[in-house]
Amino acid sequence: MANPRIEERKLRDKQARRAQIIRAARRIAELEGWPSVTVRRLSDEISYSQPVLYAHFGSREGVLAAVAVEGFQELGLAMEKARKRMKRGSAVESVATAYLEFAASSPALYEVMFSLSLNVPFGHAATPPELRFAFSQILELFHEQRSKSEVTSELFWAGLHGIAELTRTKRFPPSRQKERVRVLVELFTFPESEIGKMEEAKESCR
Amino acid sequence: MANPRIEERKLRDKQARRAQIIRAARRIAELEGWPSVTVRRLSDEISYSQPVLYAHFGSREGVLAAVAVEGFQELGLAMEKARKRMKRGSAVESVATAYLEFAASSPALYEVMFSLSLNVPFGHAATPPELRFAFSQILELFHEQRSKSEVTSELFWAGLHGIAELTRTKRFPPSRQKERVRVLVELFTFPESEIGKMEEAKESCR
DNA sequence: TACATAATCTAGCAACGCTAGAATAGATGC
DNA sequence: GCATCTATTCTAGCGTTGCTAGATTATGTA
Repeated sequence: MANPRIEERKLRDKQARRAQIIRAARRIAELEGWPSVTVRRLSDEISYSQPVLYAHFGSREGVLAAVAVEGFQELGLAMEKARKRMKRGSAVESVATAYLEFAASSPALYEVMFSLSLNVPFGHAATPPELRFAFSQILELFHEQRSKSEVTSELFWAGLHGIAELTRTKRFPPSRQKERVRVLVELFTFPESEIGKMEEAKESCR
Repeated sequence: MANPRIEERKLRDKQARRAQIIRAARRIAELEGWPSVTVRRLSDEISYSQPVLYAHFGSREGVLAAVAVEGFQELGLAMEKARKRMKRGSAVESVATAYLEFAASSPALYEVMFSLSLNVPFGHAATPPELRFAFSQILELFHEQRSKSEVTSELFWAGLHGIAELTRTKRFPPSRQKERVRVLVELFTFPESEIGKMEEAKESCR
């Protein structure tokens, strides 16, 4: 019980199997949908019996939650990359495109990220850091803004999420997607400059 | 087999039972969540055996779909009412508020309206008219607009849906909801009206 | 080698969606 | 009023699900 090498190996094995389960769940979900992701199917995939899964995740929903957290991590990274690539100007557009590309390329993953409702509010301490990291990438976009940046970020996120969801559930035809992004980006970048101009105009009037 | 009165009565009974099932599903869903809406539970509620449910809706999902369609009808009516109440000016705000109020007051209903992905695209002929009616209320808002009104409507819907979903799944704190609506409405009315005001200001300058 | 602990499996429970075939109720013809 | 035929409804059960208690095996320790 006191050999550290053995303990480390066990931990590695455990994490490897955990990752294997998550990978299998994602693959099956993308190919056949979440209802096909059953505990029996997953145990078959990893060649272990069902109780092993419960030892790792506690429940089927625990597996989905783990997949969702992984999804937020990846989405956050994708947005960070997009934001940093475009230093100035069209960072908003770059992030918007990255977000919607993520949602479109992994629809099942995106679905599970929002289908499970959080048991705790977003701001809560128990909220996984991966979620906060993802949202922080949007916050960063509107950081240096005169008006309340938090509400603007929330609305931008809501717009992206709405587009992603309504596209995924076939309410929006995929054809006009580029135009949607263009107009959305305009909405969230115009106000800055245009309001400025307008106020200038008023000033010059007096 | 040829008595019309009897046939009519049977039809009425059928529709009444159908409505009863939908009502029970909605009530259980709002109180305990959709997983609690089981076929056995619903048959208990209407005091019939399970096969009767399948005669009406074909499957459990058929029940949910019927509830969803009813939801779209109600949402459409709520938006129409809000839009017509405000003839001029803040129709956008009125509709936005009505939309989010609907989503907040019947979260389970709103959930099922978008959790079932359509088997056919939105524009398709087989799309229930209730869905088109609801969206037409948003289209109407931006009907007389210089730029492409369809994309604007889609984005407005996406914004509302995003806010509704992120609030429902506890990503957004409910506290700032009023401010969110205010900024959203500004985003979608500014271009129109403010440009107008700006031109007025210029006029009065001379 | 003997023991103790940790890891894993077998087997099964209750509940689920769904359906075939039996049983009942209801309308029609005489 | 009775028989018949159809439509409606129920009983009973199949296969699958998430999940778990208790038996079983593997693994590290002395």
